[in-house]
Amino acid sequence: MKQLIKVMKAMSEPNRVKILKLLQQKEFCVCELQALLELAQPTISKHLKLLEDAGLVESYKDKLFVNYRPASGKESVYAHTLQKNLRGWLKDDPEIANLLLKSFHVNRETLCSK
Amino acid sequence: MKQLIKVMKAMSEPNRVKILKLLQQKEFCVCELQALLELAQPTISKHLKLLEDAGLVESYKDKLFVNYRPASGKESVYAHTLQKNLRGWLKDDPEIANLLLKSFHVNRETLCSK
DNA sequence: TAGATAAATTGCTATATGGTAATATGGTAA
DNA sequence: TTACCATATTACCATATAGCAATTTATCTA
Repeated sequence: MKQLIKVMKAMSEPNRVKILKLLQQKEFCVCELQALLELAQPTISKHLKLLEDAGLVESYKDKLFVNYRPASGKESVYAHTLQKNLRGWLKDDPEIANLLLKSFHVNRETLCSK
Repeated sequence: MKQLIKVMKAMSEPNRVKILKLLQQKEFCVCELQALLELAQPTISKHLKLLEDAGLVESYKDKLFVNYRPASGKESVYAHTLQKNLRGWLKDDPEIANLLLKSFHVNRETLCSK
C-alpha cells in the first residue's frame, strides 16, 4: 500500500506530470527542466527527488549535469503501469503539447552556463 | 490535465484506496464503510465526495441509506483505467485482505440502527 | 404532522505539501 | 590548490488536506 500511495502522490501534481511527459520524450538535466517549467531550481530538484523515490525516474551524472529519465520499471509494478498509462494520456492537452514542442529547442549549453 | 490530477489525488490516500477496493467487491452504504474503516462519519462522507468528483464512484439512495459503487467509467478515461489497474493491485496486502474479509460480516441493520 | 435516522455540510485544528531564497555539496577545470 | 558551476539541501512561508465534533438536511415511518 505504501508504495502505491507514493507513486499516486508523485503523479498527482501537475508539474511532476509535466516532467514525466517530458522525460518520456527524451532525457533532460535539471536546468533544462527548470527552464521548460519556469520554476526555481530547488523546486525542480525536490520534484525529481519525489519522482525518484516513487520509482518513476532515475538519474545519472554526465560531467556537471545530472540527467533524468524514466525508471526501468523493474522495481515498481505501480510505477511501470502508470508510466505506460501516461504515454497514452494528455495527447490533446495544449499545455503539454506546447511544452514538448519547446523542449526540442532547449539547449543546456546556452541555458545553464552563461 | 485537471481531470487527471483529480483522479490521481483521489487515489493517493490510503483510506480512499481501501474504499475503492471494498466497493470493487460489492456496494456499501456510508455507515458500513464507516464501521469497516473505523473513521468518523463526516470523514467517510468527505472521502466519498472526493471519489465521486473524480468520477471513481457513484451513488444512489435506498430508503435512508446511500449506496456507493464504482462509477460506470464512461465519463473519465483516467478513472476507468485506474479502477482496472487497481483490481490487480494489493492482492497480497494483508490489511486489504483483512478488510475484505471483515466486509462479509458487515450488516447495515445492526450497525446503523440501534 | 412529529420523531427518528442516515448522510451531508460546516467550522475548526494539526499536519503535509509546493514554492522560494540562501547555503552546502561535489565534481570540473584552470 | 583554487575558482567555478550544476545540483542538492536547508529553512522558511502560504496553502491544501485529513481528521473530528457539532449541526443541518433529507427521508422514512409512526
